[in-house]
Amino acid sequence: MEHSSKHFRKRDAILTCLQETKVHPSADWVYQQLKPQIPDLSLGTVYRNLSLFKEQGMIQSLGTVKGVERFDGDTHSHVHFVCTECGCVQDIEEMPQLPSLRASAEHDLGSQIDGCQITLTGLCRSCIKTNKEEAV
Amino acid sequence: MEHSSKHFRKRDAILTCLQETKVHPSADWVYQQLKPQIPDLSLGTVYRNLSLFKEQGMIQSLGTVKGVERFDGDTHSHVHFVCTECGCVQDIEEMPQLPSLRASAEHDLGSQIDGCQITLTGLCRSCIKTNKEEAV
DNA sequence: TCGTAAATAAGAATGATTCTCATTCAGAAC
DNA sequence: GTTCTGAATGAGAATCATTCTTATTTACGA
Repeated sequence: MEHSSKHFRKRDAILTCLQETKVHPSADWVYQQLKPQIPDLSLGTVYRNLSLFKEQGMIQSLGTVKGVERFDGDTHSHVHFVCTECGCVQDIEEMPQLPSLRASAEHDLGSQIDGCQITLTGLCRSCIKTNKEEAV
Repeated sequence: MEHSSKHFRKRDAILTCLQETKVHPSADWVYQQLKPQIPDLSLGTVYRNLSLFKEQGMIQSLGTVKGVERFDGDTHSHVHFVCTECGCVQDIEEMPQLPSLRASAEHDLGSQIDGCQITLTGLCRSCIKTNKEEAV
C-alpha cells in the first residue's frame, strides 16, 4: 500500500534518487539518471514533483548554480560549497552559531524566518589542480 | 576625465544606481529606474555592465529570487533576508564567526574559497501583516 | 463496469538572460 | 579637420531552464 502502487512509482523514484546522491543535482540530472530505468518518464514530471517536495519541505533547494536550480535531499541545516568553475557542490558541517543569528534577525527585522542558506563559493580541489596544469 | 566622458555615462549611471539603492534590485529594476533619465538605454547594456561589474568584484550577486537575479552594490560581507512572499531583501549585519568558517572549510575541502553568501528566508514584517489581515 | 480525481507525457509557451551585428563614440595618429 | 581603431551600445533575435496546457492514463471506490 501507501506508495507501493504503480501510481506513485515515478514520484518515489524521483525522491529516492535525490536522497541517495550527494551531487546536489538539477532537475535534468535526476531525469537523465532515471530515464534508463523509467523510459516513459517526462522531464515535466521531474520538475513538478521536485517543486512539490520542496513545497512540502521534503527536500531543499540550493538556489541556482550557473543558471540552473540545484536540489538537496538532505534537509538538515548545513553549509554548501559551490565551485564556480565546474559547478560541483560539497557539504560542510553545520555552524553552531546559526540559531542565535536567526533569533536576533527575527527580532531586529520583525520578520518570520523559515530557512537559512549558507553558500561558500570558490574553486574546488580538482579545478585548482586543472588550472595549475593548464598554466604550465 | 576618467569616467566623466559621455562614453561612460551609462556605465556609471548603472553602477551609481545600484550603489545608491537598498532594494537589492534586478537588472530590469535598474533599467526601469534609469530609463526616464536615459531614454536610449538598452536592457542588454544593463545586463552587460552588471555582469562586468560582478566579474570585477565591484558589486555582488545575491543569486536569484523568484527566478530573477538580484544584485547588491555593497560588497561588504553581510547577511541577507529575503521575503519569499514579496521578494524584498533586507540587510543584516555581518556574522563575526565567518572568517573561521571559511578557513576551516578551505582546509577540510582543499578548495579555494572566494565568497560567502548567507541568506535567511521567510516572511517580512509587512507580508506577515498582510497575511493576518486577509485571514480576518 | 463506470465515474472520478490524481498523475502523467508531450510539447507548446513563457520569460530571464545572452548573443549578434550593425552603429556610434572617444581618443590617438596623421 | 580627417581617418583609423577598438570599446560601448541598441535593437532584436536566439537560447534555454522552467512552467503551463491538454489529452491520456491510472487507481480505486460505487
